Amino acid sequence: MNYWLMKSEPDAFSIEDLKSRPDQTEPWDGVRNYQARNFMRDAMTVGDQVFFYHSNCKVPGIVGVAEVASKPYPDPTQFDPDSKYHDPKSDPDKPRWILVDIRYRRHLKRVLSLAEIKQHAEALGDFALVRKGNRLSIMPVEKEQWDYLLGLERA
DNA sequence: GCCAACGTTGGC
DNA sequence: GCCAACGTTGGC
Repeated sequence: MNYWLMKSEPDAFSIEDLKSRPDQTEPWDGVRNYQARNFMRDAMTVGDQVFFYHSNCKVPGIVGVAEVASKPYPDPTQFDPDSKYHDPKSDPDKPRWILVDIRYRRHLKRVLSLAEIKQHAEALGDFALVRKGNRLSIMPVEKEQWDYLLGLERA
């Protein structure tokens, strides 16, 4: 069992959007960063737990929990000329972009804001989210970090 | 809206 | 392979 944090801009796709989907599940399409892709392609397994993070919004932070709901498979938007994620350089026989499905689990009782998380940077240790200049949209979370952050929910 | 940080592109 | 230019992310 692995743990992850995945960012989404709520204006584009929020945790409420995920919750209201059929099966409360959605393909995590549009990832166009190799490091983030590699996490999905090489390290995610069905049942892995995911912090759903709202970025680029009024109060950026962790808003809920989701889980990995599929094995990795090619992101169909890369072959769709009408998609903003279309990648003409991706070969259908050797797809460049890979995704997994994500399923809603629950909202946190309260938002764990980035500002609050930063106050716990020392206890969290090396955590990509609070590293300077972090722009990674998918990042691993250690079990200790996961438990610590969930502990904050009740603080 | 600003801008720092970072990734990608493409000329050489 | 280097690196300047450019585009994007995302906090503030």
